Amino acid sequence: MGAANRLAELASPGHTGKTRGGEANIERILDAALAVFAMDGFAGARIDAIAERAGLSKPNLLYYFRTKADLYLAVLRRTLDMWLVPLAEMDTQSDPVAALTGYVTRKLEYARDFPEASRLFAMEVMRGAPILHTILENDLKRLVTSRAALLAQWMDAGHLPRRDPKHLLFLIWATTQHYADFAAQVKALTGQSLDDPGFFGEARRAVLLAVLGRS
Amino acid sequence: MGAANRLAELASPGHTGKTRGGEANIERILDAALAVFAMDGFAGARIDAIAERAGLSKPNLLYYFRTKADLYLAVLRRTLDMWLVPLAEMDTQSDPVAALTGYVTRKLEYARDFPEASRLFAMEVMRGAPILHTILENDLKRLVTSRAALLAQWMDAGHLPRRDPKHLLFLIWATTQHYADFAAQVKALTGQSLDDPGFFGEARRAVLLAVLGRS
DNA sequence: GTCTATAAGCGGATAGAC
DNA sequence: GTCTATCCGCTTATAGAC
Repeated sequence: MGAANRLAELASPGHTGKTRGGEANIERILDAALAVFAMDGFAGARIDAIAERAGLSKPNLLYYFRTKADLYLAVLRRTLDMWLVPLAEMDTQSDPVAALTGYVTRKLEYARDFPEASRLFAMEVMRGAPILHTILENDLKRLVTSRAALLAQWMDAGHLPRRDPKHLLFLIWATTQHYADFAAQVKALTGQSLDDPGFFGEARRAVLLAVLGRS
Repeated sequence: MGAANRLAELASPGHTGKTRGGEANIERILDAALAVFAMDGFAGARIDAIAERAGLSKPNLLYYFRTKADLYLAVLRRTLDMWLVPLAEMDTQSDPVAALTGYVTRKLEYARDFPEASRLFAMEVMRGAPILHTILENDLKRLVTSRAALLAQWMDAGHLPRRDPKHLLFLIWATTQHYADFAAQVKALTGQSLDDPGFFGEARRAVLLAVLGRS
């Protein structure tokens, strides 16, 4: 996973990064920024709000990240790193049903545990992915192509219902991330969320039925 | 559909609405506003950009909609009106497979023809639906409950694979709207979009396989 | 109804003390 | 490294002529 690793290093473009307290601050700033950017988008996010949430002053935040755009970029990179892990790790050795079951389960756990990361990523893509489009076209595309080939093999062997593998991946992403991105709607309609174990199980079974063609 | 109709009237809160040219302007403003809000979000949208796209000056736009928030509200209402139509119209008389096939197809056509409306709606929900949450909890919830009951009947009769009807609806929304909301990612990975008839067919078949359990 | 000019305020970024 | 105070551009919204 070239992109993910390549992106991880430059958390703090503005300084040497040698201090202890500074590194802890950077983590808190990135956490705060994720929450605010995911809620209000890049334009709507206020540096004051991020700084307050991170427990420092606005000029002090700007000491670590010179501009709002720098901060947004850092958050996006850190998020993408994490976001691509499940697909990269999808078990290619074990049997198809177990591998896909594990992948769907992992994706739902991510949607439950990191809904803000999901929404940040969604907002970036909905804007036309101005920052991420190169990574999507190169690294993610390579990964998807290899996984699609694997899925096609499994379909040939009769382990999965035959369908276009790319669209199967889109279906898994769309359905699992829906519970994070549209959590407000899901909550309004059902009163529940993935935090309820029973609801998590319902969602998991529904997605797996669609993916595997059977429970 | 109480909500949808109830929302339609107050396109132009600021004035009498008697003039001919004025009504045409309002339509052009709403079209322009949809495009800009869907791309940049509420905070990122610039009134200048909307006015220019609509072909009039910024103060003139503000003659029709007193504030940016009024304009956003009007666009959202008009969009929701349209957005709920397919579910409301899902044919309850014809046989289950035909009704669901028609619904999926219609939703995909909407995703193809009105991707900006899909993204505007998605952004509002991702923000926690501050404007729409009452409508989601009341009108949409009623509609969903009735449709879920219908789907449960069809499952009881053996026409559809048994699964939680609510999650089946979420799956249909998530998968179809994915091709609009994540169009940039789909394009980066496949080079295609729903505008390509072949790709539209692939997507449709993939979704229908998941919904019906067979092609 | 439509415009030009302008007011008013917000928010990103900087200066400089500690 | 962290703060207070402040600058300055940008954007919404208004005033008022046509």
